[in-house]
Amino acid sequence: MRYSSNFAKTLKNAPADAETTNARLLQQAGFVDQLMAGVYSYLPLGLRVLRKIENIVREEMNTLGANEVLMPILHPKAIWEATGAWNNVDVLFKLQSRTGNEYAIGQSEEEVVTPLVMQRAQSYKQYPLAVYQIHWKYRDELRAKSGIMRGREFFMKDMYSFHTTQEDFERFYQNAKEAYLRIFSRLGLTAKVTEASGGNFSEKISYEFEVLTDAGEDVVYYCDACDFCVEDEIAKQKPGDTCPRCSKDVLHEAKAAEVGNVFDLGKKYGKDFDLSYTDEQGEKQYPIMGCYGIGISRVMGVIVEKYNDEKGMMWPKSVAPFAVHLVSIVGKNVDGTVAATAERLYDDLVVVGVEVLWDDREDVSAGAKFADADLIGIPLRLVVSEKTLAESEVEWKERSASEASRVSLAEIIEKVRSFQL
RNA sequence: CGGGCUGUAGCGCAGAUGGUAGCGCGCUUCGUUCGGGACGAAGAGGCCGUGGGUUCAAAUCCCGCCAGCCCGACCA
Repeated sequence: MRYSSNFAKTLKNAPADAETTNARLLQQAGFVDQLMAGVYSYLPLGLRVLRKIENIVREEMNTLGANEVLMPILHPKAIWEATGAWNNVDVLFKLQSRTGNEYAIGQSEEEVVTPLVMQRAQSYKQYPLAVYQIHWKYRDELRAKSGIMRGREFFMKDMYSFHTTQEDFERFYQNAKEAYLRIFSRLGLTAKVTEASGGNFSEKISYEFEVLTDAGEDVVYYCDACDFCVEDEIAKQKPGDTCPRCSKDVLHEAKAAEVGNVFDLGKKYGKDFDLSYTDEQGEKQYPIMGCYGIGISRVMGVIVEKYNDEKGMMWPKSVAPFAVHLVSIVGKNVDGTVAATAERLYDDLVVVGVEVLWDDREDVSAGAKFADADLIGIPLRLVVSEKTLAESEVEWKERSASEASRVSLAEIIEKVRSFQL
C-alpha cells in the first residue's frame, strides 16, 4: 500500500479525550476513529491488524475441528424470552420496529446457535461438534471505556461446543484451552488461565484468559513459580499467601485484561429450547454445551497497551498491519533515482508476498516520515535515499531497536524474507 | 446509574469583569528547504454541543438537556 493513498493519515496532536494508551495511539496513528463511546470505525491500517488477529484465531479454531458459520446480529424477541434473558440481562440491547415488534441485538449467540445446531444434530453419532463465528457483538454497557478495550460494539470470536458426556466436554475444553494459549502466544501475549465466577446463568466455575496490564479492569492473584492465577472476586487466598498449587512462591496482585473465556453451560440451553438428541439406547438427551470467547477487538487494544514506547506503537510481527515500512527520502534528488529505486523495491517485495507500506509522499520531510513510522509501529523500516543509494544500500531499522544498519540492494529481498520468519 | 471534569475550525488550545471570535498544527497557492515532525508569503475554514431564560447586547451570566472522558457501581 502506498501511504499517499491512505485517507486516514496520522495526527500530530492526539485527540485530547483519548486518555487510555490504546485509544490515544490508535486514533493518532489513524488506525481507528471513534463514532461514540465504545463504538469505533476501523480504518485501513487498523482493519489490517484486526484481520491478522482474526485469521490467527480462525486458523486455531479450524485446527480444533470447529465449523465456522456467520450468525445474525438482529434477533427475534422470542429466543431471548425462551432463555429468560430478555428480562434478566440488562446489557441486552432491545429495539422496536415500526410495527411494534421487538428485537434484540446479539450480545452472545447461545440463543441462535442452540436451535441452529440441535435441529440438525439429532443423533448421538453427530457428537461432539463445535461451531464458531467471528462477528460483532453488542452490549449496552453503562460505561464503555479504555478505548477499544471495552466497547458497546466489539468484534468477537464465539465458539459453542456440544457433547454427550461431561468427560467429553472436559476433553474438548482442554484442547480448546491449549488452542487459546497458542493463539495468545502467537499474538505476542502471555495469557494466564484464571478461575473466575460462572456468571448469572452458570453455577459452575468458568475460566478466563487474563493478560496482565494496568489498562485491564480485573484484579488477579497469580504465582510466578507456576501458572496459578485466580480472580480476586472468588479467591480464597490473599496477595502474599503461599501459592496453593506449587507452594514455591507467594501470590502477587495485578490488574489484568480478560482476552478470552470459557464457560461450562451444562444442559441449560438444550432444556430452555427443549431440543435434544437421541442416544444409543434411543433415549432423548440434552447435550452438554460449552461456550468459548475471544475478544478480537479487545485483544488489539491489549496488544497496543503491551507494545508501545514514547514514540508510538510496536506491533508484533504476527499482527502488524504491514511487514515492512518503506520510506523513500527524495530530498534534492532530481534525476528520480531514489523514487524509482524505492518503487522497484516496493514492487519486488510485493511480488514475493511481503506486505509493504511505502511512504511515497514527496512533499513530506524525512523527519515527519520517521515520526509517522515510529507511531505506526511496523516492525521493520527500510529507508531508500540518495545517501543509501550512493553505496547501493538500503537502511535497515527495526522498530524495537535503537540503531539502524545497512543492507545491500542485492541482498535486501532475501534478508526481508528471512526476517519475516 | 452515582460522583467529578470537559464541550469554541479536521486536531490541540486561548478567549477576566457580557459588546458579536483568535493562536498553533493540519489544509490550499507560490517560493525556498530536503535524513528526525523545515521556513517565508498569501488564503480557505466557526449556529462557540443544544434548548430556553436574563439583557439594548451572551462563547461569556442562569436553568434544562445532550455528548465525551475519568472514578465508582454494574458487567453472559
